[in-house]
Amino acid sequence: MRKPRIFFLVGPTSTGKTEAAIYLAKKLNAEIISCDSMQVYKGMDIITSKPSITLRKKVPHHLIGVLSPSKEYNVSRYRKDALKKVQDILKRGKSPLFVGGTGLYMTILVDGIFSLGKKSGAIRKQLYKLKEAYGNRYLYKRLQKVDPEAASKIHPNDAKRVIRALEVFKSTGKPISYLQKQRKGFSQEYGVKIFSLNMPREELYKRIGARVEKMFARGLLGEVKKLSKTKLSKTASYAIGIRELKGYFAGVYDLDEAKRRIKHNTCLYAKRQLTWFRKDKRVHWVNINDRQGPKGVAEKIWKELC
RNA sequence: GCCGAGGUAGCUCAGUGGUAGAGCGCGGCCCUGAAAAGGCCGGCGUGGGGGGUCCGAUUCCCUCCCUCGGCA
Repeated sequence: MRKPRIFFLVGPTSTGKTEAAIYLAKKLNAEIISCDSMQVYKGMDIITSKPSITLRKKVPHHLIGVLSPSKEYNVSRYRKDALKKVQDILKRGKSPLFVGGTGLYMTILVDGIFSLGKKSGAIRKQLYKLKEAYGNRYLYKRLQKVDPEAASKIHPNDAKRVIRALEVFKSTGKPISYLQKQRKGFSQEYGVKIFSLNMPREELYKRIGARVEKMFARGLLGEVKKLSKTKLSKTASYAIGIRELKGYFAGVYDLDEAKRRIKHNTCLYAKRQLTWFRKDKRVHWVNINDRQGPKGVAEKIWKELC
């Protein structure tokens, strides 16, 4: 029997995934599951360029705007949520189509993640305190002792990862490098097809600039103002635009500067996304240009599938 | 026109008689419970043009061009 198929439409921000996904979903008889760490949040519509209600009526979308921005979110929670959606969709006799730009979320689905069991928040907090007191090197040396394999892959300055590795060791008694080998993901039980959109860098950056302008025209300022009145979770507050506009609201710089920063940081983000997808050799690249439109993009992908 | 300051990386600028750096930008990469986050690496150059001194000039001298400020 043929394995059920699961599709991914990924790529850097502003390449037009959202629109192309609608046409592709129809051809594939699919439902769309967001693969985006920020679109899960309610009230962050303009800032994350969520698909419009109109688009969402054409094809069922999942995991968009389902969580309060005051709540933390992470890969593990995402995976649980997504797995459930996959089961539901397959039961309905349809295919799951993941759409979004969060590379880690995609990888976690395809390759799996290990489970930590109990919560380790307290341990993590303690490790951060140690970092403040003794510095990165101190923690790194500790990691070298308990998990040399992980240490060899992590740069001493990458405190976040050093701490995570130590945290995992402390709470499970096993090295993270060992646990990471125990993962199981989609690639074992499904036929996974990954497509990533791409275009010349210059054009991509131009489109990002245009998108940011559009976001402001749609009322980004009001949306962020409203958001900043509530207590945002750490995760939600990392959406590009929050930090940059904060400086403007505080009078540190003017609106043009805030806009410039949003554009710039989005371009840097797009570059990092490309690096992530490039290293995954399972990705099929779909080079697009401004002329072909979302329908053309969907058809191009469809042809590759036949 | 005269006086002064200056022309070095995409930008802002350092420095040196032995063919050049820094920050930002740009590019590449890493990443497995914050990922729109976090971290690492790379100088990417007709030193304004021409001439001279010198073994050797980006550095010293002459000249021309350009920019900025002041005086006219």
